[in-house]
Amino acid sequence: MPPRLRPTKAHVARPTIAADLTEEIDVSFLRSQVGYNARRAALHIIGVFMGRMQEYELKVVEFSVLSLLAHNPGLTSRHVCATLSIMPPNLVGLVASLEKRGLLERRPHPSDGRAMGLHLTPAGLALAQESEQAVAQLEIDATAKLSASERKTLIRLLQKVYD
Amino acid sequence: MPPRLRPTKAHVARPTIAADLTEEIDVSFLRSQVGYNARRAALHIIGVFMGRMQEYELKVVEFSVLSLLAHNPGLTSRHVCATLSIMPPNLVGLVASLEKRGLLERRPHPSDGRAMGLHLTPAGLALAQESEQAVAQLEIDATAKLSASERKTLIRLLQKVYD
DNA sequence: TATTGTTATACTCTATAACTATA
DNA sequence: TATAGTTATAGAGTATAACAATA
Repeated sequence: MPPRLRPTKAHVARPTIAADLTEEIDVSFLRSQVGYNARRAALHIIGVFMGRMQEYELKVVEFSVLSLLAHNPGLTSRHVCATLSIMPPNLVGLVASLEKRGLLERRPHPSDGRAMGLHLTPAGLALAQESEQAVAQLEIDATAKLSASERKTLIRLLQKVYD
Repeated sequence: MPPRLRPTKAHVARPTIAADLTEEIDVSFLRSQVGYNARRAALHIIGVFMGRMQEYELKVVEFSVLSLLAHNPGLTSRHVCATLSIMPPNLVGLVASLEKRGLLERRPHPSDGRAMGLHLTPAGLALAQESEQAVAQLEIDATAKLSASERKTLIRLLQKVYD
């Protein structure tokens, strides 16, 4: 082992406490857990998402609803809630907001008087398609350290966790 | 293709709208994105976490702080915030709560009068060790569909995303 | 002048209870 | 009796601005 330089005031720039000791902190236990890593990775990607999707004025869940309806016209609120694990009361305001923006319409369900079918307007469908393109690109960028093959493996393993 | 039974009221139990059509909904776009799957997987594991960790009265972030301090005694608030991506104002109440429970102590930093070193008490260290065991087991259970090898691969790929 | 820790506060997200109208 | 949608509200979780003490 080579002799270390003496850590005198002359040598080091007197780092403040938190200097770069961050890297020396032992996070090995947390990093050995799937939950911790999945949460960190999700928050990382969501951070990139929020930055780029401001252009479309879409938050994460709003985008999910829009994309889901683009591929499944006429879904009811209950379907959307069950598919995306949203609590019904929390979907109400979200749908109202999208409706107010002219992106979707609530039509009475043909055979069930209680239900409302959710349909994207032409503007909503256009936004869904545009924003899906943006999300696909943003995801590639936010996970740039992954090869296409690794990305595919990662998705498969994540689905195995929650499916 | 075999002839289908007529879907008359006599045959089917007249399912309500949302019956089990949930499985026929097209979620292929969302499921092809890393962010969507990482968020779903993280929420799944956190759900299991919250259920089982009630016994220790520890929430996700509280556990992370406790575990981090168990392995790194004397860390400052700033270190904890930087390591776990917590905003300093949000750590204050959390630390105060753990201190009030007798799990940690805030000691003046030896060389920096502004900082406080965070140290677990014996009770805090004991709880950290117990709860780490519980978390390790809960993680195995919450990701039971994964083999040990797959779990390892998943963690490696997730870290590649956010590191 | 910059940093640590703190207060106060606001904003977002999520969860619960209760109601209505329809089935 | 159960379900779809809604309202109102409460609780977490997270974010910003501003301040005092210290570096």
